[in-house]
Amino acid sequence: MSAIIRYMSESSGKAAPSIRARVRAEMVDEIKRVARERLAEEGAALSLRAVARDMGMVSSALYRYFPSRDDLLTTLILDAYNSMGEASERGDATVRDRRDLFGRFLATGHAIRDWAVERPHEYALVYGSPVPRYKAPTDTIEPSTRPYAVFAMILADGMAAATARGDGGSGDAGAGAADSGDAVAEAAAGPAFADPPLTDRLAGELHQASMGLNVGPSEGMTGAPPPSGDTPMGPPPVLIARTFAVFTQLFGAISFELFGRLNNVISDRREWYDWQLRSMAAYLGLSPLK
Amino acid sequence: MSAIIRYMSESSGKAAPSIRARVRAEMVDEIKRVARERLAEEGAALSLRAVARDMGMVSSALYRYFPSRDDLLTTLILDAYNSMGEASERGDATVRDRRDLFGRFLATGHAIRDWAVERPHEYALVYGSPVPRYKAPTDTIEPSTRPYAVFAMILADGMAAATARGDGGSGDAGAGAADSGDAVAEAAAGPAFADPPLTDRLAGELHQASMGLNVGPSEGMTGAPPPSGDTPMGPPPVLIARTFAVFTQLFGAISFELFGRLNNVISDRREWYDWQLRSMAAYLGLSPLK
DNA sequence: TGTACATCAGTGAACGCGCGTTCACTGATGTAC
DNA sequence: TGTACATCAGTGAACGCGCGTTCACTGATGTAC
Repeated sequence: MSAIIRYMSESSGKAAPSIRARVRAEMVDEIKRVARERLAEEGAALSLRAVARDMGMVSSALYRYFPSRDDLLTTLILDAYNSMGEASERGDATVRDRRDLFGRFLATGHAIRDWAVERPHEYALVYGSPVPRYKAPTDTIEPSTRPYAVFAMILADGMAAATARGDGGSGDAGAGAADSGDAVAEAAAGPAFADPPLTDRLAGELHQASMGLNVGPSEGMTGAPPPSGDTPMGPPPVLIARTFAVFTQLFGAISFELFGRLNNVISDRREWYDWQLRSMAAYLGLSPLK
Repeated sequence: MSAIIRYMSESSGKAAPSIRARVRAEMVDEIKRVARERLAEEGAALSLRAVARDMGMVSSALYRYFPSRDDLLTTLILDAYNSMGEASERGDATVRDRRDLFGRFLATGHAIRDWAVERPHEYALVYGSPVPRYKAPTDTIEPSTRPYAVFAMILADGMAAATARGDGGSGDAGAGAADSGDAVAEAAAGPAFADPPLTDRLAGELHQASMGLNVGPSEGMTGAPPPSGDTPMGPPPVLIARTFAVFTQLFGAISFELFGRLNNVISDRREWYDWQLRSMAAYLGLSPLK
């Protein structure tokens, strides 16, 4: 993939894009569009020749645009991740009142499913069985985390709001919060629910992963200034664990639907997904604004 | 697939299996074994010729055993479902004290994951992206539900025990139970947790699906006789919904692990899965026997 | 118990197909002077 | 503004490959008498 980008920028040069470069870019888009259509027929066994055929070109012509079939596939994967990421971000952004964390969670969750339902084969490409013999380059990792980052941001905003209200909700609202019956801590850590104990190692890795999502509270969430300096503290481990469990559940639900496990079982898939989303929101301690 | 079975039973006749028939059956097993190995290399794009090559045979020889490549694939799928189903059942059966529903839930959950981790490509075959152009015959449906049936049985045993104790826990412990703060109803319906409302249609379909799993309480669970006649009542809709959400989460967790979403994130996958399982158990109102 | 015949497993050649990729080419489009 | 040259997109033939499936065949193994 990076090879293509280099190729393209070389040919377009540093000046304003020439006509040729613009036509070329359109051509690349068209190839990707047709290739995405082919995904429906062939899945990850996408064939260059079939794409060329659909475009009314000879197969060797595609090599002007992509150095190999695998490179085209990588591009599609990268695009899919970014497209899903953007859909998540747009979903979150539709909620006007940024303090409405419950609404944002729901909007983001539905945006991801809507995205997937509209392009099931792209979803399968990135969330289905790994393609045998295909090794995704490492630059697909970061785009793949964009949807998670949106959720992390929503929860970080929740933590920040709780802190601003003096709720606690950071450090001390740890694994014990759910057991303590402390309603105040619950507001940040979720409703009474007995979390299983987390090993230190697991808590550490989850913490590490949540840091990798690179989110602090978004701007303009609270009137209060951000807590001075001590950000490395982060949310309580159990909340991170719940969040990652929710990621699993959310994508599990989409995969169940798109991979056929609801066939002849549930007809209104959106409704069922919505129920699950709301259940996850409750699990995360999010509730509608009063 | 059914074609093969017919073929095989025809050739073996009605008398005691002849030597030829036994050798033939062993040959079929060997082909399937080798084919399962090939799955690792080629995924669902399994090639007959490759299987023959690995067996040191000529490709046309396989047609003595399987009428077509698709038929071999169907056999593998069917075997995978049954094998996973048996693993679930064996997992549940390892728990001596049948009243220990929490232990049975955990054992079954781990049995499914253990099965999948040992044969990731078989798991991908049935729980990964649908194979393009391949239509699974309808006789794969029933075997695919065996793991769900095990969980359903565990919960049915829980309902039966609650009923025998006079806990309620059937009919009236419906959607409102979690909100009511009634600790007795909670024992059957799970801990305090605000379930989202279920539409009638969804509740109906979920109920229908749970009936499809064909489980009543297993024998010898309670001293009390089964409730007279009125079995069609079944568990409260919200408990069914939670159960199906748990199915989604459980297989979602396995898919996340096997399809690479935990790479460079979590190293002790069993531990993380265990945490999630325990969390699901709590969600279903299951707790360790005191 | 021995012979004649039927059944069956496995072979090897062949079919028609689609695939990814390379290569020399032609003609159109852009760039430099 | 017009000409000479360089760049580039797309063609068409060819490469070597692997695939699923069919078919006539050859021996070996089983069955009936």
